[in-house]
Amino acid sequence: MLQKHSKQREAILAELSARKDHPTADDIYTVLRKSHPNISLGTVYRNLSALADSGKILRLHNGKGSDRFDADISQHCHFKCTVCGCVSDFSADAGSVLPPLDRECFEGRIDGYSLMFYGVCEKCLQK
Amino acid sequence: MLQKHSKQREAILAELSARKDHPTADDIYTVLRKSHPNISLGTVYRNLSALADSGKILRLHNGKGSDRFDADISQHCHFKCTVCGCVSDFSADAGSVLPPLDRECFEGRIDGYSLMFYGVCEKCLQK
DNA sequence: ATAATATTAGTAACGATTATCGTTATTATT
DNA sequence: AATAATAACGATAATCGTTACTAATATTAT
Repeated sequence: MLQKHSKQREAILAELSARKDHPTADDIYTVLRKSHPNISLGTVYRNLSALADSGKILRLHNGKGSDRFDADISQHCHFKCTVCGCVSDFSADAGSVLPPLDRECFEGRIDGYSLMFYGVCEKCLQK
Repeated sequence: MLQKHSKQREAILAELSARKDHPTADDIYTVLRKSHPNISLGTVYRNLSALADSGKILRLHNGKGSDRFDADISQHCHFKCTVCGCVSDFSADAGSVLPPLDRECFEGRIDGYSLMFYGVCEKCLQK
């Protein structure tokens, strides 16, 4: 995986890094088709998966609906609006939300976590 | 939704309530076919979804792979083993893991959260 | 340049879930 | 208890997000 450079992967990572809205593979595909008319949706999926597997980006499992991706690989929390479906960073950093776990109470090995808040975003509340 | 009683829904809820392993829709379908040979997979999906929508059970989005369901509707955390894929309750209760949020720092409305830990379970560590 | 092969575009296939549709079961009404 | 209204069913087709396949292309090493 990721043994040779490719213009497509470079463009995918650049696009993801440039935005903060946690786009889906299809979101990125739609944008990149303007600059790369022949790019394939499969290429976008393949590269996003490879980048996530190698730890260069983060994959956000998003319940029902497509996975979303995040170029910010620091452990942080997300918020999903149950009305419009948008996913945003949760302003509080992970450390302040999640205190150190008491590892004594669990026998396995914890490598990480996914913390997603659900609710209604400011925009949808105003409507 | 859920306007009339049905034997199938009763059996689905009973089966889910009787176990603690967070089964998938297909897991439940496989078991129930023994006692209800004509039950349809669609019926299991439809009822689990309806029960989750009405708040009687919990749906656990499980990244890649099928959704899982939980008859314990209290807010609690889960642990997923990245080796065998099992999903178990996390022994620490939610309150001790997640402190009260500072609501001042967020403009929207938070209705709940989903907290899933990832790692390797005790059994898989021993192998 | 040449060779080796990772990556691509295009498309088919896949798994999980939902929708459709004619039939059956449940509930309310007579 | 029979009848009517309709929710829920079983069977299956359709959908959606994603992955797998294949021949062609691009990248890297020789």
